[in-house]
Amino acid sequence: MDGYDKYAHEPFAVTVDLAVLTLRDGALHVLLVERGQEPYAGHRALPGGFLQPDESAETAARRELAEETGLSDVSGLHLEQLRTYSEPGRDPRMRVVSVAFAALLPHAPEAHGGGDAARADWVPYGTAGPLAFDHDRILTDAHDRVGAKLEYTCLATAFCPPEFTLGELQRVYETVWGTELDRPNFRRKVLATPGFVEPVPGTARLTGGRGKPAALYRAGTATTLHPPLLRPPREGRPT
Amino acid sequence: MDGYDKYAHEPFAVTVDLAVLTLRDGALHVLLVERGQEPYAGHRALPGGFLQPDESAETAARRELAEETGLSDVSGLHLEQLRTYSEPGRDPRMRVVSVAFAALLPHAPEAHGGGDAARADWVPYGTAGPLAFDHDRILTDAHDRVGAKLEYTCLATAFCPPEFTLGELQRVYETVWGTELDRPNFRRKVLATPGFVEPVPGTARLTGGRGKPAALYRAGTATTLHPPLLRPPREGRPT
DNA sequence: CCTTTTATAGTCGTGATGACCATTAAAGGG
DNA sequence: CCCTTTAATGGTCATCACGACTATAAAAGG
Repeated sequence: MDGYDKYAHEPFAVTVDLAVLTLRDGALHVLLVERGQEPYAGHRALPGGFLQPDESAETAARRELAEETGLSDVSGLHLEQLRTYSEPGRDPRMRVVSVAFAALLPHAPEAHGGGDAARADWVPYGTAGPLAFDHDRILTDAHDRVGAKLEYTCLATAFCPPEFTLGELQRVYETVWGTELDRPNFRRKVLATPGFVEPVPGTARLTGGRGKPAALYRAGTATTLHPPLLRPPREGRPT
Repeated sequence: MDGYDKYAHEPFAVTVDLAVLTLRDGALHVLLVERGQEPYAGHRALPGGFLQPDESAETAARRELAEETGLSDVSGLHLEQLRTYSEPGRDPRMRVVSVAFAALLPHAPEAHGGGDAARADWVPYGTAGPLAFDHDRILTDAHDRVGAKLEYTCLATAFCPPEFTLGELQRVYETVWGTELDRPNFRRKVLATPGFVEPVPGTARLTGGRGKPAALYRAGTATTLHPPLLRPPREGRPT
């Protein structure tokens, strides 16, 4: 920024794009809108919009999140800046620099038309088909980032309601990572990490039907996991 | 970006800011320029500049890196996008959205006036005094990010010349983390991680003066560390 | 009452790691 | 030339984390 006073500068349009992720029926879903106009008419796209003059990217992202999900209170939701996409040709109409965010929702409010006219839908991750612009890339980056942060942070609780069972927490890991985890070992690890979860005393809940009722937990105060909860290394890759 | 066709949008100036880090004399240094004009005249700032119309942020960052360091070939250097800073008041003159990068240099070319008139200097990390704009925050974020990535990636070799000793590699960790590591344990860990480093056969070098000559290694093909090389947990923080 | 399902408890062996100690190979000083 | 200093390298040992696995408890459903 030292060059301010010497360089001529071009104006850019600045947008935010959101990869809003949640778990529905044990599968990872992403919130997508359908484009009505060219370019990419008929294609799905990540929700987003232009930065307003008095907004930071984070503020704009949270505003868009509220508009697209219809939730009245998005202040507690985890919103994380991914990176900024600025390739010159990424929007055929004009030069657009887009700050991408990942948002994590504990439960899935029904999809609906947000503040925008475009309809928003929950789409299972991976079945979205080709998205508009470079949104496939952004969505992949979001998934990679979330998967990685599950390893060394307490981010998984952001997918859970305020009170949750360890089984639900485990399903977050399994769904995002696409792997199965050993249940006793997962319990041991989570409970041995101070501040990851704290028990809600004397409570139990039926998970849905059969089985022994599970104890309820709340998210703890810790933010990082030491040591991390590593996902099982893939076959064929060196350990 | 679905709102393109409905929202009026404000143009923004887009810049890149660089936290260029290297090791000099066993201490972490950062490349800073001195501002000659208001605002923040006389303060140091991170090097950077405006995005050109045909550039991505990465391209602009690498161009700025070459200009400020004077290096003829910056193509092999590690350049990593940190995040984008977009608070409305971060530049008093106008609305500027800045994409920040961290760059890692193996050796420190002498500081000099780059393509810009502003002089560039290597300044020990932590002694920079208050920087212009929100550059203190950016620099802190860069340090945090690099420190974290040392744990689970092979990023440390980006601070090293093409051939290096394990002692040099260890000093990267110690310098960035500000901790001391046990030398035999560090060796064991690095050598036990496939693809982290590979030996340069039959070579040895004197580290500078006394002591047994150390074997030389090159960076391997691996990019991630499984399991990670965790920094010792700080006292007072839960493990 | 028995099976199914899920939660919870515990065991055991292996591997990674932290804390050490020992040895080797160089430089420097008397 | 010997001795000290310095740094690299090689190794031990106890502890801990973790994967694999078995067992028990508490619910629903037939």
